[in-house]
Amino acid sequence: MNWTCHGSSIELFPPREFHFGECLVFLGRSELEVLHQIKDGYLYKLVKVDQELVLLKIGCAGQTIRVDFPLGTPSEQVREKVAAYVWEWFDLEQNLSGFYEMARQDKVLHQLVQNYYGLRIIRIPDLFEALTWAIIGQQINLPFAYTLKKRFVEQFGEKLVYEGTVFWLYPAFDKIAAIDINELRSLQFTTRKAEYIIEVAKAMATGQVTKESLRHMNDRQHVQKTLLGIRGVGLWTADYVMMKCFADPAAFPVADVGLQNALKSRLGLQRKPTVDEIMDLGANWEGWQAYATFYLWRSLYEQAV
DNA sequence: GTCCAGGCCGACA
DNA sequence: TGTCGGCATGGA
Repeated sequence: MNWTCHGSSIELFPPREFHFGECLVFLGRSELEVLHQIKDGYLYKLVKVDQELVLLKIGCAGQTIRVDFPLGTPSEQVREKVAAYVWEWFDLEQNLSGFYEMARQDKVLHQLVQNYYGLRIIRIPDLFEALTWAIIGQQINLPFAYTLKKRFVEQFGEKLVYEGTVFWLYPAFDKIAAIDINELRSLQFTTRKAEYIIEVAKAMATGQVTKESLRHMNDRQHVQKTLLGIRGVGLWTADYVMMKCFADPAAFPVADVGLQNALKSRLGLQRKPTVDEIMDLGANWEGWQAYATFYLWRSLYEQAV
C-alpha cells in the first residue's frame, strides 16, 4: 500500500494501470445502488472503522486518489485503516501489467482493454455482503436484485444523514442472524433465499465462516470447496465471492449468464456459449480469468465515461 | 402469455 | 457423475 496523510485528508498513489473514471462507471451502473453515491465526480461511501462511522469523499487528481472526511478528521489509526480499505476496494495491490500484456494479444479482450484501460475489479471487502449479495442476485435480473438489496439495506442497515443525503451501511451479520425468514419474505425475497441469507449470517455470527480463515488458505481449491459447503452457495456464487471479496484473479465464474451474454455479443454467436466453450475461449486467460470476466461485464453496459 | 434473469438444491438414474 | 423439476419474481 502506497499512501500518505495530507493535512486532514489522505492520499493514495495507485499503480500506473488505474483510471478512476472507469471505476466510477462501474460504481454508477445502477440508480438503485444505496451503498455509495457519486456526485460531481466524487465518490461518497460510509464505512465503519473501529465501531466508528466514517464518511469518505473520494476523488482523484492526476494519478492521486484523495480521501476527505466530511464529518471531521478521524484519528491517525482510523485514517490508516481507511487507506487500507480504499486500497482493497479498488484492488490496487494487483499488478495488472501481466493482464494487459496477455489481453492485448487476445482476440476477445484486446479491444476491451483499450476501451476500459485502468478499470479495476471493484471489490466487496465485507464477506457477508459478498456472499449475500451474490445469493440475492441468483437467477433474477440485476435491476430486481438491486431493488431487493435496497430494501434489505434500508430495513436492516445502519444509516447516517449528511447534508440531507442518507448514507447506508450494509447490514451486519449478527443482526441478520437474529431475524425471522418472514421478515425477508415480506421484502419479496423467496423463502429459499431468505433461508440461505439467514444461515450465512448465523454461520458468520458463530465464527464458523470467517474472512480471515478463508483468506489464509493458500489453495484456491480449498477455498472454493469450503464456500461450496455453505447452503445456497454453488459454483457461480463461490467463484463470484473469490473474485469480488478475495480478489483471486484466477476466479472464473463460467456459469455467469452475464459473461455468457457478453461473449455471445462480442463474438457474434447465435447462442450463448456453453461452459466448455467458455473454458476454451479463456484458455489464454490463465491466471487472469477474473479480470477478463470483469472487463466483459463492463462491455455489457456501454456508457460514456 | 412466454421467456429470461449475475443459480441452487434435492432427487433420481 | 449427469440431468431435471421446483423455486418465485419482475421486466421485456
